[in-house]
Order: sequence, then C-alpha cells, then structure tokens
Amino acid sequence: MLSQTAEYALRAVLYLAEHQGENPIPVDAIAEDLSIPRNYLSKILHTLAKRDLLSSSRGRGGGFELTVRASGLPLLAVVEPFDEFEGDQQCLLGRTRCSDTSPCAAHGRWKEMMDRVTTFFRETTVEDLIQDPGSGGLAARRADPATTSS
Amino acid sequence: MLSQTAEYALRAVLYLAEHQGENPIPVDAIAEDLSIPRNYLSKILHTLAKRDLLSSSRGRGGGFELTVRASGLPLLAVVEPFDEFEGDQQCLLGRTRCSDTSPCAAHGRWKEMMDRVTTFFRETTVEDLIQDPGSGGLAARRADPATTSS
DNA sequence: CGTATTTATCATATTCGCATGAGAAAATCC
DNA sequence: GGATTTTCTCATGCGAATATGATAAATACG
Repeated sequence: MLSQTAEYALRAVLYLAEHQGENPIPVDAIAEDLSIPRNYLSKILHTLAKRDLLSSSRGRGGGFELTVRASGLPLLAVVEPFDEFEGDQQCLLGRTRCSDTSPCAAHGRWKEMMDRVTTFFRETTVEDLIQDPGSGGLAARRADPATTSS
Repeated sequence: MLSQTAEYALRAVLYLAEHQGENPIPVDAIAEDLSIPRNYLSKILHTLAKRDLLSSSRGRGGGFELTVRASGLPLLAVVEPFDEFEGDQQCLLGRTRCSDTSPCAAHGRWKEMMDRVTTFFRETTVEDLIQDPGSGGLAARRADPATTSS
C-alpha cells in the first residue's frame, strides 16, 4: 500500500513524535533503532524538513525534530511527499481518463473505497497512533482525554 | 493499489467475460483491443489458466476462455495470483510480525481499512463490473434486471 | 584554529517489476 | 505430412525504487 520510502518516513516521524521535547535526534540513532538504512533515511528526513514538518540542525547536538505538534500532523502530510494519493491514481483499471462523467467499469465502487483510504490518512494524526497503539478505535474513544479527565 | 500485472489480469478477465459464450479468444486479439503487451499478457493468462480460472487451447481456433460464470468469479481470485492481499502485507508500518496480539501503532485502525478493501475484492464479482459499468451501487440496484424486466 | 559531530549531496550499485524477442511445443487444417 | 495458428517458455533488456559509499558543508566545542 505504502512505498517503502513512505513507510520509513512514517515510522521515523512516529519515532520523533515519541521523543518530542527532547533534544534533536540524529539520523544515526533513528536509523539504528528502526533498522532503516542510514543515508536513505537521511534523504527522506531532508525531504520532510524541506516541507517544514521537521527542522534539521547540523553539528554536535544536531539532528531532527518535529516542528509541529503530533496532534496537528495528519499521516497524509507525512506520506504525501513520497506517494501520490489524490489525483491520477484513482482508477482501478488504470485508465488515464476515468472520471465520474466517463467512468470505467469499476469507477463508482472503487472510488468509494479509495475515498475511505484517503480520509483515513487525512484525518488520522500522528498523535492518534502514538497514544493509542493498535486499538481499533472503539477502545480509543473510551480512553479519550475528554472523557478520562473528568 | 494494484500492480500493473494484476491490473492487466483484471482487464483481460473483464474482456473475456464480456465475450463469454463465443469461441476462445486468442491473446493477440485481447492484447490489441486492450493495448496490453502481447507476450506479457500471454504469461499472465497462462498463470490464470494454471489456477483454472481460464482454459487455454492451442492451434487454429484456440485461445482463452473463462471456465466459470462471471457471477461466481470474485475480483480477488483474479488479482490474488499476482498481488499479495491477505497475509503479510497487512501492517501499515511494515512490521513482519504484527498481529492482533502484538499490534504495531497503527494496527487496529489500519486493519479496519484493509479489511474493507479485501472485502471489496472478495465480494465484488466480475459480473458486477460488466453489467453495471461505473455506478456507485445505488443506481445499480435500480437498473437491476429483476426490476427492469418486469 | 583544529577537531569532532552531524546533515547535505553526489555517484554508483542492487533489485525487481515490467516489457520485448525469439523460438519450442501443441493443435488444427488441407 | 506439411503449413499455419496459437499457446508455452526462455533469455534478455530497461527503468524506477531502493540502497550503499564517499565526500562536502555546516555547526559546535575546546
């Protein structure tokens, strides 16, 4: 579903989010902890830095940091620089020209599916994943701060 | 979403379903009509034939035919020989070991999405696509033979 | 200023999906 | 049996995603 590159990006950002507030974290540390090729990851993080999701600093004490709160960071923003989501890639049967007005045989049914997937990436934030490892969403709502803090 | 190979397979099977009942159709015809590389398609159809979705016959008058009714042929069966669906590839974060009992940070939320996609491929049949080009499912039911033929 | 640390960048290798081309094997037709 | 049609199979090519290695540029520390 995701390219290897986008998957690395997502895992690294999750890692950074878990360490947010600490000092910048060097690529070496991330690469080692997550078993991602070092230089390859470096390039990926650089790309995210250009998009201002991360800040990078060189020299001793340098590394990468999230520039935004995890709660304000949708997965889509992390993944989009690497994998195309909205746009061309919509047609199941690979038609270059396939739209609502000129649909291929699978258009309507498939569009509905893809919309769900895109919505997932747009509405799920990095924070959602790090506070709530793994659960399906039901338990998540029960453990929601608004409920829990009362 | 689908590999090029799986997409070719699906388009070719749709084509064969539309011509079901006629004589076997040679690869050349399909390849030309659908603009798919001839030898590449040949290999794909051979794979489907090994799975008994198609029958192949050589020599004059030969070609490929569906062996099952389109209504009994889920998209999953067509696509599965080429793209992995169920099984490994489930984890958003690419964990090789990621299950309900040992979930990664995205497991629950993502599993729900992927289940929907898999269900789509398992429950949508080839017939669904050829009788009902493009519509979203609502208009489809209105145009259903059972209703229309009365 | 010199050294260590760390990102940025470039050149190159590896792997894999996709595609092409040339024939071999089987079936049909005369 | 020979010619034609068609699938089957193998060898090879190509390009993009993935990965590696080496080096340059920036920053910090003494």
